[in-house]
Amino acid sequence: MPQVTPLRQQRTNCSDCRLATLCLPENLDDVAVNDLDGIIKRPRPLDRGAPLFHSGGDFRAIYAIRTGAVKTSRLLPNGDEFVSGFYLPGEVIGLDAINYNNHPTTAVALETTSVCEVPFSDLEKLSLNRPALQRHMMRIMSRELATEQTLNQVLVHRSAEQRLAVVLVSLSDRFGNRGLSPKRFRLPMSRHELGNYLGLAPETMSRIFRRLEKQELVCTDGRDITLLNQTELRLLAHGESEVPLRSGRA
Amino acid sequence: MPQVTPLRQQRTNCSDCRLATLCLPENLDDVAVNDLDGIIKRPRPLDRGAPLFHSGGDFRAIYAIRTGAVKTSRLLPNGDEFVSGFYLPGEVIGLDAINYNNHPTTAVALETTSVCEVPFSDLEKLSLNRPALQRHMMRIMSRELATEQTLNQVLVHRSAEQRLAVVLVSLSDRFGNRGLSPKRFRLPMSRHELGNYLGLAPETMSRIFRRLEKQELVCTDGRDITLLNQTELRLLAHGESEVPLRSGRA
DNA sequence: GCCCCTACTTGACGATCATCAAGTCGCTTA
DNA sequence: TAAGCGACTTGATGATCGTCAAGTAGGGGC
Repeated sequence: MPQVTPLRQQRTNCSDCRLATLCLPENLDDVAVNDLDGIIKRPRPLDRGAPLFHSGGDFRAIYAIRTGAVKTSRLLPNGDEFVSGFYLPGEVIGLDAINYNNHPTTAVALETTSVCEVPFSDLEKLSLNRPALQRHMMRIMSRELATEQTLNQVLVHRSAEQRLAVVLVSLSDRFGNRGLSPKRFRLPMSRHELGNYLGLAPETMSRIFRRLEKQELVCTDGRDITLLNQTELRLLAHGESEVPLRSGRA
Repeated sequence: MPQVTPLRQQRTNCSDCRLATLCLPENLDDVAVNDLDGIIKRPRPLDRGAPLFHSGGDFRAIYAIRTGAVKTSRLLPNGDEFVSGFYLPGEVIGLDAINYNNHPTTAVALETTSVCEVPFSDLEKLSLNRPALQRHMMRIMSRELATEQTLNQVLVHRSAEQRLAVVLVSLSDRFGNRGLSPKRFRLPMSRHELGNYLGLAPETMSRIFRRLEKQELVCTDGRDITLLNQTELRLLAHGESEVPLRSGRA
């Protein structure tokens, strides 16, 4: 049930939040929602480029994006950066830090971004007596895991063109689920960051974008993207178009 | 505290299992271990090639490997197979099925394999009153998530040689943690399967193996592997050797 | 012991994509 | 408005790795 309140309006609690269906469990009763609401902090918005947490930093909380966008990345000793993910409103980050009690990645706001901070120890206590909440945590993590595995296979087995198609479709779906247009959207990240995420050089990104334009699948204006032929783009992304896979026989 | 009982001896309960430190939480009291033991089923061993569960099949339980080895893979409509993981004793599979209530992957025994089957609904009930168990589940999933992300980056940003080095080091560590030799071990999977997992053609696998042999890093005899220079192999795997990364500047 | 089938190996060739180099565009700052 | 800087584009070139083809070796069944 999406509500009509505009995205930018400040949320003060979970029960009003239009993103609740994305980040809250379905069967959570009002009392539980209030309890959850009680432990959540809502820090002031982060500016573009501001870090949410640093690689190696202590794990204290997980974060749900409310507005904006976040990228996570690992920094190698030699200075190379590896972008590991992009996160949109309603998505949760920091789950990969639970085991070792510190963050494997650095999270940085790609634009002005507000988040809900959920202290993990509080969340653990709260979920002890609440099956719905415990189950929800497991589900979120399970879904992340499956997504990550799928991504792995996409990146390893598919061509540059198909990789790009996959992220474009993914972003389209995610924007669509958030009540925004699945056909026209603005990329929150640079070509460089997107390429890094996909394991492609920025030059290749540029060429692939234009190749997709020539096929009349998408239309680009800088970071503004219009999907012209979603059906065909999805076929390409799922490796079912006439274009062969990168290692189809493998 | 590893015990001296041989691996092949049938385990009848968790408290005796030498793998307990791998798949059980640290702080679980004896009563809880007994409760857990009570819900676990121990089906008769799977033959090589036998499926543990099928892609698309209902999710009922997660599985801890006791002996043997398992590979998970996805099957595309066109018949292509994508290997997503290899699992050794003490490792848990099926966690990626929690969210959608069915298995995204097919799991198949690579050799004679025995598992502990943990019905998930029972596990959920049990963990409700047991913080240690609930936390343990989260940790396992969190670790999986972090591992999967790291793997992603390895596969996307590194050369064939480095990819192979990464799995060899990973297997070495995992065998080592299980009380086996980290220097000499037998691969449970074929070159074809390993290559598929790494996104490399079998022919490339063959060539890379011999390149590593020429560098005197490893020595191979079919599936039998000996690591001759672990230090250098690890440097190669972590991208810190003199060999440049595949997209180092990205 | 022999055969066959599969796994693996080896070589030749070509496609994809990274790299290097030199641009253009657009946005910010003065 | 102009300057300057970073993001993006475009082209040329080459390395890596996939593909095709033809082999060899090893293991299970008879």
